[in-house]
Amino acid sequence: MKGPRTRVAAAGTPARVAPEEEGRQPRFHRQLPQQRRAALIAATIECLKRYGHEGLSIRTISAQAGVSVGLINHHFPNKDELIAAAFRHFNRELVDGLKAAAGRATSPAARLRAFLEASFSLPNLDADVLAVWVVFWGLYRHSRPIQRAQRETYTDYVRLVRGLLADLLGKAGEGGSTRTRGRGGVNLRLAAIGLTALLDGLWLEWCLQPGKFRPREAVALCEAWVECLSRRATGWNSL
Amino acid sequence: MKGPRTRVAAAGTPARVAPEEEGRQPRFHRQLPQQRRAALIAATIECLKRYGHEGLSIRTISAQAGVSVGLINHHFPNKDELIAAAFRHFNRELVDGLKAAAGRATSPAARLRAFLEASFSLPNLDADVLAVWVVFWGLYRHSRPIQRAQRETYTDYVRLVRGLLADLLGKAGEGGSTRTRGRGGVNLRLAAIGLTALLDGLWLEWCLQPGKFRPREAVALCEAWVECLSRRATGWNSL
DNA sequence: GCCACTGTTGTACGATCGTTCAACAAGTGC
DNA sequence: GCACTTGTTGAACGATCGTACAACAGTGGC
Repeated sequence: MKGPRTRVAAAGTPARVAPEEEGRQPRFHRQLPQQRRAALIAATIECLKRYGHEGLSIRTISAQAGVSVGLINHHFPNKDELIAAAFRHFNRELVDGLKAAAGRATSPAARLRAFLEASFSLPNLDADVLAVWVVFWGLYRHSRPIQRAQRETYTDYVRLVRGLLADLLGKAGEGGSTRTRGRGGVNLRLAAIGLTALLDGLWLEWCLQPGKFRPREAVALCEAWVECLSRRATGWNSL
Repeated sequence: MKGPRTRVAAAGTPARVAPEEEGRQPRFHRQLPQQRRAALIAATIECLKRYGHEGLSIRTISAQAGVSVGLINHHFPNKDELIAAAFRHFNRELVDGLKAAAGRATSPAARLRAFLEASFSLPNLDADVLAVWVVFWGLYRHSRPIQRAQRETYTDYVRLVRGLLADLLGKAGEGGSTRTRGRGGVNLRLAAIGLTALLDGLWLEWCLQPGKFRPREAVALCEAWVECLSRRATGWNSL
């Protein structure tokens, strides 16, 4: 975009370290691009937790990571791509953590319970974490890379929830059509949508007003919802 | 903050309108502060819809409102207060609209249905509107005025939902204690929290992935939830 | 027709933004 | 020890940000 500029002589190197100092240490450590990228992503998320949307500046992030301002554009083409990478990483951590929690349990009911308890406990329920999500969502509509990352991991998330519900409701309709119904005619697709919404809504609500209810109550609400699903089915077919 | 500056002569008035033009119209119209403030708030929300968080600049908003950059600081002490005022107005419009929709129905069941249908139809379900909410939520943690506005109107919103549920579940526990329970021992406080969460979650979900389900299905999910509440109560007392 | 009032304008300012790029230096291979 | 690669630095740039304020101008009262 910009034409080449001839840098004027740097006005003399301002003796950063006294030359007679014998035990001088290196001014920086080189790192593999992969490691440095991970560190910059971690710094981005940390800045989001601390300062919200205003923490998303090159100077704030580079200071948090302990590097100079120019390094970010060496590892990422621009700021938006760094943010999108942080968003993708944040998504991945969440989904993988929930998957792992559910995977440690044995029965379908225990898996769902473990999934819910992981959702409503640290590190996910932290108000800082939810603040990070909200800032990302605010960027969603005007950032193509963020939209891409969201779509990818959201699909995984839906698949996870649907799998848990399908096992619990006694139906192996995980990868099936959108018309699959569990025992009693429950629409599995709508059940997953509803559970996801209830869970996300409670998540958000707890963040905005942490004193209004307790995480255990949120888990109980979600389980009550699922229990309702497994018992009744009338009224679902009119959609 | 800044010391007084002596403005240099404005380099000659650059003949804005040709003096010989007889039919010249006024260069601006004065308005009452109350009207101008409302216009600036509307412009702020419109900018949020169009440009997201990046639309929240003095220059963008003043251009949208058709005024100069200096006018905003004449009617609002600073930018944050303008944004908080817009947030308060946005909240008020939503709650009042839902209240009005519910108020037009007669029976408790019809009131809840009207409330849900108003929630999942225009103007509330518009993706632009939800994008505005998300940006506001992103600012929530670091803006005291926004926190204040949120707390005020959120209380109203919870009161509305609780009133609807209390009527429907046959319990007059609107203003009562937090332990009030409807017919069958349903915890009214938790019921309201759950319905609010489900509704907000579906709202958010529909915005992020509009194609995944239809507004009518969202209404049906919420009604199924309430119907569950009115039928069963076991498992709620263990909290 | 003139005055006082005040809503409104638009330039200016200092701060900060994302990005560029020439220079520097930490490692690596020999 | 010396060339070489390349991760890293940090000053500079132009753009844009929120705010301040002196000048301007429309409005209503007389």
